[in-house]
Amino acid sequence: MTFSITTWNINSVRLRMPIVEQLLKERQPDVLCLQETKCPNELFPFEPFRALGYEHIEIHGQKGYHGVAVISKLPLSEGHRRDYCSVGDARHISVFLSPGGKRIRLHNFYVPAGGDEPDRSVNPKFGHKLDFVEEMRALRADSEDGVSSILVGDLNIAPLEHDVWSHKQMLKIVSHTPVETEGLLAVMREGNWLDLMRAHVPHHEKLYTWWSYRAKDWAAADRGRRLDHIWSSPDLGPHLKAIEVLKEARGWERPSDHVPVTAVFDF
DNA sequence: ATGGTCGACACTCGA
Repeated sequence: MTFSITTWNINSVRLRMPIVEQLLKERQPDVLCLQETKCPNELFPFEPFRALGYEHIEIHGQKGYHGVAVISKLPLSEGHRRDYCSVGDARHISVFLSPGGKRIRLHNFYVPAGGDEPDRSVNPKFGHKLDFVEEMRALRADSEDGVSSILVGDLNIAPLEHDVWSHKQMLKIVSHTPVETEGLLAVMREGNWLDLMRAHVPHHEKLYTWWSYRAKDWAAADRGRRLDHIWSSPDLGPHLKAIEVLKEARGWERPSDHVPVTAVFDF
């Protein structure tokens, strides 16, 4: 069977329901993982998802900020939420699912952006981001026998040289500083995670998932960053059939500044 | 070199 999973930082799920429905109708991923839903749990728009055949939904939201959700055509079980850094933010949710009989633990993350100043002594938000990534190091892709893992989300770090429009000009910009990129690569290495987007797209090719709202013309400037990621345990690598970054979604009506990223597997 | 744009919620914060 084919199994597809999409991750998208939606920057307010309620405001953006029209384009979320557009994505689901056009692409029909089996699972959609959202970040920055900015929606309290009691106000989450369950009905439009159910109407499109997405009957299995696990959410972790809060008022005003952050928030993550897993929306699925396939049954979900064993939902967990971890409060990274113990600050009460809704930035992680994990579920279990079995596409085609394959047992998979799925993690959906929204890593803190980290503010503007890349120095934890003057910017506590940057320290929080580093602490969050440090805590992610404990997460192993192959911790349980017979269970594969997928990790998706807005990790707010562009780890590789060609994950940003200008490596040199970005070295002191939060999201591409060495302490962040090395930290994220350590999470990947120590947890035995495979970067599926880069398994599919050569490292020398530019690859972005986010374009700032502040650019006059985001497409002409094309100063993007790869902040959104799909990782898996190594055993799923040979099953990966495609990666799609839906760049056109950045030009949709009232867009998010992030675009959907989809991985397609054959199990 | 600097300021530029969003969204939530209630005027400022986080991104």
